[in-house]
Amino acid sequence: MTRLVRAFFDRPTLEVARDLIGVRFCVDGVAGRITETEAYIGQDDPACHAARGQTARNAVMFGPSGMAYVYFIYGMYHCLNMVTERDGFPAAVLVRGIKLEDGRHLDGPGKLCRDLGIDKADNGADLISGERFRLEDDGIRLPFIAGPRVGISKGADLPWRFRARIL
DNA sequence: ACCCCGATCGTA
DNA sequence: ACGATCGGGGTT
Repeated sequence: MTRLVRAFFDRPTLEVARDLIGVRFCVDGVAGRITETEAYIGQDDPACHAARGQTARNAVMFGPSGMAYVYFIYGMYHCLNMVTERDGFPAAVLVRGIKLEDGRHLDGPGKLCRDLGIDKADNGADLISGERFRLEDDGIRLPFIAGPRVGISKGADLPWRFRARIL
């Protein structure tokens, strides 16, 4: 069981989003496997929060890869992203689904953060060398399918959502 | 100071 | 199909 290194995230976002499917993810010891992701890639992606430049909210996306970008949405939910690509290029992978080892399936980015206790206090946390979050590669790869991203109006034609075929 | 709307979710 | 709920960011 080897922990992911920063080079894993310092790559093209679509590659990272696909390779994250099946990866083991632990939050304060609660372990599961990532089942669904979406890619948000740079200022040319109209659905990316960075599309209109850097702000206080999206600043983490502009920084080094391997960090958690957590934002508050719809007045009641948080969403967890993992920052990708080189320092200075704003991109990230949204985590949309996790299958926990106890059998529960956390389906949806808002529910997932609510049930794992992830909120704005986790924005900027290091996923590579931090204590609270661990990402581990145990060699298991799940087959996945690509499709359009959920809940966006602009950029809805791009097949940048990936989800495991079988949980 | 004001207004709009969003990478969602539960209920109808 | 729709309402809840509120912070961020653009506009006046």
